[in-house]
Amino acid sequence: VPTTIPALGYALLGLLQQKPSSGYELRKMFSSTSLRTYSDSPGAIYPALQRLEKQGLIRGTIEDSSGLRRKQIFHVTSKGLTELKQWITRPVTREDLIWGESEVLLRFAFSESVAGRSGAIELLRSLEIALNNHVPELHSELNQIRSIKGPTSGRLAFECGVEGYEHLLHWTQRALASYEKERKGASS
Amino acid sequence: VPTTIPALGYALLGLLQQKPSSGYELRKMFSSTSLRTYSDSPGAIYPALQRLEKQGLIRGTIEDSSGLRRKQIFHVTSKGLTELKQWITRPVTREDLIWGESEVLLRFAFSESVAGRSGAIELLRSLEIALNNHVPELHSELNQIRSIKGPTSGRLAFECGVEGYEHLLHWTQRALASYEKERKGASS
DNA sequence: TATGACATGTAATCTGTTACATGATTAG
DNA sequence: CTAATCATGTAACAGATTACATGTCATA
Repeated sequence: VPTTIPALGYALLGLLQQKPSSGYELRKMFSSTSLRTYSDSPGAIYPALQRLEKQGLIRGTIEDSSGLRRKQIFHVTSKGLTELKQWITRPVTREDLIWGESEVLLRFAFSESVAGRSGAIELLRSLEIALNNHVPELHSELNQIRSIKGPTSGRLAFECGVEGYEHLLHWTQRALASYEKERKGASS
Repeated sequence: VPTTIPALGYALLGLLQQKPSSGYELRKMFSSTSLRTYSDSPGAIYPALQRLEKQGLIRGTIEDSSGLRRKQIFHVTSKGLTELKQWITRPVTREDLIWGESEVLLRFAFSESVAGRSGAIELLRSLEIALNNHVPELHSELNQIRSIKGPTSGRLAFECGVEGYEHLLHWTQRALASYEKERKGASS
């Protein structure tokens, strides 16, 4: 029994938490939206669903009420919901930033429906802290690159990466601000 | 003989093209820089080097001149250089953007030393075109998301992604401008 | 009745991760 | 001498890609 779940598994859990669906519907959602980063091939999605079911995180029920198709609708179990919530609310680490901002964003995308507004805000705060630690690190690495002679394109590419993290930080702060502003209006 | 080379392989080729190195040195470069996104574990790097050598893209020579260590120094063959140049100068596609800007950036980082200033500029132009096609697509997807009710966090996360591509486009244009400016000064 | 979309899978292959194993060299 | 670092690997396993296989349903 493997203990870690790959990003694709969490993406499936997140979608199923929002609305129980069949494997085919999930596949369509992946291929038609920008979630296609996490693979849209049947050879990835169906085995992933089988794994999640084997782990007790989702359960599939056969729909034969209206049509006769042996279509299976999967829904998240309470165990799955717990796992999903843990994945989302876990503090953002340096490693999370290094090996892909996209997974953090995926966690945030699902945060509100899984962990509520407060969970979303908490995640943003954690992300802000991690970025505030990471960005200066990148700047010092950049200075090192600038000091040694090397191809211009290498330096430019690195600068692009650094700016990407800076942009993420600004976005985080804007997102936090928008949540704060919303709070003033309605209570929830 | 597999026809496609994973990103790690190209990263290795690119580094070796800049300077012949041993597996250990390469590993250190990966783990100490932001290249660590492409794995820094020996279980990935050494097999990757073996594959590249089997494909005739690199060749290793045993250094026993000074120290007695059976350290192997790898260098890129002419076939490897051709392969690397093709990877870098191939036009940027929509798919390239979707499944990871980082690989495009890696291509650009090596472009100047492999394909010269003109190759770097060509790559940037191609990237600009691809982004100019892709960003409007994302905006229409964003409008669709905005129209249907859904969790705020989902929309915010998507907006972050779109802005990321917009940032990349701005960076591309700035990089191009910096190359243009440089041209005015010195000829090369 | 034949075509295409719906719907679900499997098999072969490749790559990466983790964890372990090995031996050489240098510093204390 | 022994501990740490240099340097190179292997083995077991998990997961993704590609391509293929299968069967259902609606429609022309």
